[in-house]
Amino acid sequence: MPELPEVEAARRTALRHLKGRRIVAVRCAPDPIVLSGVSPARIEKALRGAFIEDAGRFGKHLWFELDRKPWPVFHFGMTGEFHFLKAPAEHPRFLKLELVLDNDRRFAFTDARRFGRLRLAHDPRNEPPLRDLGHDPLFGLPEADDLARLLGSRKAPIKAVLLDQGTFAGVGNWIADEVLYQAAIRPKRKASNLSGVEVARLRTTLLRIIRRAVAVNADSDRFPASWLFHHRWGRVKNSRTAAGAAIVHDTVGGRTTAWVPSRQR
DNA sequence: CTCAGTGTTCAGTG
DNA sequence: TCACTGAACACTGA
Repeated sequence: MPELPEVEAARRTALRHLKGRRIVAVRCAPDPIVLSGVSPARIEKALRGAFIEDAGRFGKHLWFELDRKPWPVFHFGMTGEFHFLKAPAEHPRFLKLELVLDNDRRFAFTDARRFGRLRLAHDPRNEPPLRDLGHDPLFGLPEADDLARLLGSRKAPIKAVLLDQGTFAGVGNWIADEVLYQAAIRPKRKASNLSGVEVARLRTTLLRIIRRAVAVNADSDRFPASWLFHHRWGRVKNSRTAAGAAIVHDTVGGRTTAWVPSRQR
């Protein structure tokens, strides 16, 4: 559930189910990894009885805005998920947090692989780790010449810079590959070596992909058929794009990278 | 049994 | 001090 569009979709769904509701009961798993530095008791105390007024997001982080502080801040890691339960008997696996609402519905946050995090914050956007994030493309990017200046000082591969949350908050592995594919840029190119034209293309492509993915609520079945997304998974040998171009899998920026040499020269 | 994996952090290096 | 790299983290599912 993890990159910007998926997290934004989770925020919108959470708002639909939770906005205006009061939390009448809280159950919190004693997981010292996902609950980094916060005791279940503190989370339960913070949430029980509070009204959920709004939900915010920046990058891959998501928080609920209550009628009192502190607020819960979620990060989905690799496998974090929100669930909105109806049947009282439903007990999802890997449960980290469960809220019972004043309409008898329940909300759950689960995380199988435990790379997700649940924190408490008084001002999420202005304290770590959110404070240290770079540009969230859904809130806008610097103009092309400013972005070119920003990238001009980065000697890492452009794929690694796209994944750097301190530069582009919310971009993850599939989005980075999709952007470089559509902008026709080789993932291993040094960021500082990109031309002004290439940076401008990267910028508009990133904005377009993020907006489109968010517009379809991160439902990948509704991503355009031309996207690399549909063919990039699994390090499958001899995989090809919809147009028949060969897809290659490499490691760039420490991550599996799918790219199309015939297009990204 | 082995290994990849929609992510972040931290130690080591230059 | 900073940018960068690669390993580590934890666990499921193929």
